[in-house]
Amino acid sequence: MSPRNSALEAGRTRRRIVDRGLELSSVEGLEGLTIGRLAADLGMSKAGVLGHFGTKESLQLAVVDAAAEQFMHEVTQPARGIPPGLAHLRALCEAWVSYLERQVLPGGCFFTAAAAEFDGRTGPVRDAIAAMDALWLRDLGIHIRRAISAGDLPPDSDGDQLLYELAGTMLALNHHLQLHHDRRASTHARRAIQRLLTPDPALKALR
Amino acid sequence: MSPRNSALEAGRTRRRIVDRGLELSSVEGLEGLTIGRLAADLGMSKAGVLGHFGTKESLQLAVVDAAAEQFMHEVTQPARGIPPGLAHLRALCEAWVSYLERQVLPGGCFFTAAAAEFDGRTGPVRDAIAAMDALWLRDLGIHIRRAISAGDLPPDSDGDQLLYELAGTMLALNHHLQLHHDRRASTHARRAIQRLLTPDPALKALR
DNA sequence: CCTACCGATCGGTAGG
DNA sequence: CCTACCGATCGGTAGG
Repeated sequence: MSPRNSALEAGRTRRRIVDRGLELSSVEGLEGLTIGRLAADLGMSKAGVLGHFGTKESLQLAVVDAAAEQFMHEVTQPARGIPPGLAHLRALCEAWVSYLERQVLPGGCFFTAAAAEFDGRTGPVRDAIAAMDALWLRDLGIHIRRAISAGDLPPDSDGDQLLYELAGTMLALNHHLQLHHDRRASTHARRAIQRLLTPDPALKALR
Repeated sequence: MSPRNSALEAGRTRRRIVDRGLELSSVEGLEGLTIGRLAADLGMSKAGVLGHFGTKESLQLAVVDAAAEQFMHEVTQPARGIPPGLAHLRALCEAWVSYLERQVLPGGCFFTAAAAEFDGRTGPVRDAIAAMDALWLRDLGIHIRRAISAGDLPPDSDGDQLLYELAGTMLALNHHLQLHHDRRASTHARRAIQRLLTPDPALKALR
């Protein structure tokens, strides 16, 4: 069972390694994740783990990919059916809050942690993290502009400003949940989102 | 000059170690900071560095203290002369933005990075980071409530909510500056603060 | 504050 | 996917 696995078995083992690596690195960091501990945790040898990736950096890149996949599945999937505009944007934000609230990963948001860990470095891992973060922000920005042009938000709204403040809301949620175990944080996050994503009532009256 | 220093010289060396350790750890992380690299960077031996602290954990705690001292000096000092209430609160926030904007530490905000790195761990270092963060939030909360009770902000303002959103604004500023080198971020931060710390004009008219 | 160590663990390789 | 290694570096100690 151990040596000479089929390609299918090897693929499954690779997934097990990456999935567990994602969980561990959300707690210990992506650099703090070591091949030895990951192998011990999975009941494998170090060489058995490393054989699937070649280098630690390649393993880290696989973990970043898996994190992006999980995040997209958890946050964009629940909003799939909802029509574009403000309703869709609200659904994305609610799924985002829920994702952090349910602590899908033991260490909270992988990208928040990885961004803080790698933002001062250079190389492919830092680039991959920054690219994924930028991709999600871009995606969110599209939904914001769609909500504005649909008339769901005031036409003079600053989309970039709104995007910035939504991102801050989620960073604060992760921070308060992980560092202070403050469960009121999700209430604060939902209130902030509610305020950011409610059309100005004064402008509404003008229509 | 190297061996047999006076107590005064030893104190100076200790400060040099901690100051450089603070700079390095803002980039490499507080765990990623190693005694060997710190020593090499300072032109000292590992034993020479470690002799001042005994253990790495003790060095880390000294760095956390130095970070708190620097933060307090940079952010609360500029607001010293300004009377309590909204003006003082605004001065604190502006100093906070400026502190991150000027990149006083090469890796950005030490506490944001350290919080993300240690929030999943246990022990004295994690506790010290959480305590310093909580102390600053408490301090900021006092100024917020003071501004509310002084009538500078609407009497029905939710102080905790305001505190949460100010914290998110700063976390987002650090994130965008460090990960995306996005210099528009400080404009977004100042706009968010401006909006959060402006008395509701509708309520103002009622007075 | 230095030299000279210590055992443990790091990422990675050879060979099966 | 395993055993058995490799050199480098980790935190830390002894002794001066």
